Amino acid sequence: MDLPASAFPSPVHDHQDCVRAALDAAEAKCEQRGARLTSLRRRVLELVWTSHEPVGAYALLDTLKSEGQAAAPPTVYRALDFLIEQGLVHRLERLNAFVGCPRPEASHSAQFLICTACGRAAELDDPAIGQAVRQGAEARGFSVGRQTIEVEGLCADCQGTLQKK
Amino acid sequence: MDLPASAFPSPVHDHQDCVRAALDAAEAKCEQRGARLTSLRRRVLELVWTSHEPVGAYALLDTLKSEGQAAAPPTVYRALDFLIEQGLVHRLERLNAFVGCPRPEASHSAQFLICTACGRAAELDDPAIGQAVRQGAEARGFSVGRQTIEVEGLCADCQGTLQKK
DNA sequence: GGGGCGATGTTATGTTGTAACAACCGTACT
DNA sequence: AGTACGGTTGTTACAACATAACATCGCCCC
Ligand SMILES: [Zn+2]
Ligand SMILES: [Zn+2]
Ligand SMILES: [Zn+2]
Ligand SMILES: [Zn+2]
Repeated sequence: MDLPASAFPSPVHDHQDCVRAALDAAEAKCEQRGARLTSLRRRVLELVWTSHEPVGAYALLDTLKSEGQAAAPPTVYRALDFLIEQGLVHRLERLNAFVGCPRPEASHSAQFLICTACGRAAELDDPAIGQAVRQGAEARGFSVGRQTIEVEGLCADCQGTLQKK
Repeated sequence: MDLPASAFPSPVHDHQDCVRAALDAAEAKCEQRGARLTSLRRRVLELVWTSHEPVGAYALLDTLKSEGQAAAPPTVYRALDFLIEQGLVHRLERLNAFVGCPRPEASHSAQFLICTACGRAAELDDPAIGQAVRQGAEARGFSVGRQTIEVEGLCADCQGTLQKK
């Protein structure tokens, strides 16, 4: 049996690949769905992918403004709404922040691991978890819709770092 | 084998019992922990228990003010912080709202069912869910801390109501 | 060219949460 | 009694997050 890889990317991975892959996948998915990935929306998606740390709407806004883009809160929130609608971005409720979806192809009820040390968030797409939730809820007569699952803790890299101290 | 009861109280239950039980349990737990359940904190807890619908901090604030209590946002947030600290109240991240804990005796990583029809939230304390999350996360090298699990859907009562239409 | 429509710009405002400091209040020690 | 202390509450100001409402733009179609 294989150990699942860490949900977090290596600290030294080629992040430009992440960004390229995300933008390519976004283009493809929008094309397929007949949605318009305008240059503003594309740019916001790219900014969300600046790192694997969830980013707040106003941080995106500041960046856009610093680039000379005319921007106000609705500018950013509308772009984010679109990206979330298309499944390209997820919102982290605990953080009021947004993170790019690494697997926008497949629709999923995302679960997130949030490292309190490095601030990164990783998506955990574990059917067993969704299943356990569904089972527990339905056993009590509750009809399950959207699930919000966000787990704080320490990623493998940060555990190592802290141990060495 | 028994079917677990619905996590939601019956629409016709004696809610005053809920409130009394919650306040009694709070007194006991604070006593035991050496924490001071002041009259303000007690009143805020009682207000949180006004119904099984999560309530926003500013709604609590308005009520306090309408009762002649000197109150500003910190008044409410400090009381809520205390109550959460003592495990008497939980915060629902998706709603930015607060709900009383029905079982403050036992510490637990709470999971919530939120009915989008009636607005009520119920606590689901299913060890299998926490276990599944822990397992999925740890298999990927993530050390689990606090879990946030909030499930939107329809409670049994509201499913019935909607079907009859 | 004009009408329709989705995207974006703009202004204003609503909602949620916190920082910082002052005042108060019980308790314990003198 | 006086007084020093720590925890609670009052008060003011502000920060952070989000949306309503309406104007404008640009494109496609007729
Ligand atoms: Zn990356
Ligand atoms: Zn980390
Ligand atoms: Zn009740
Ligand atoms: Zn319901």
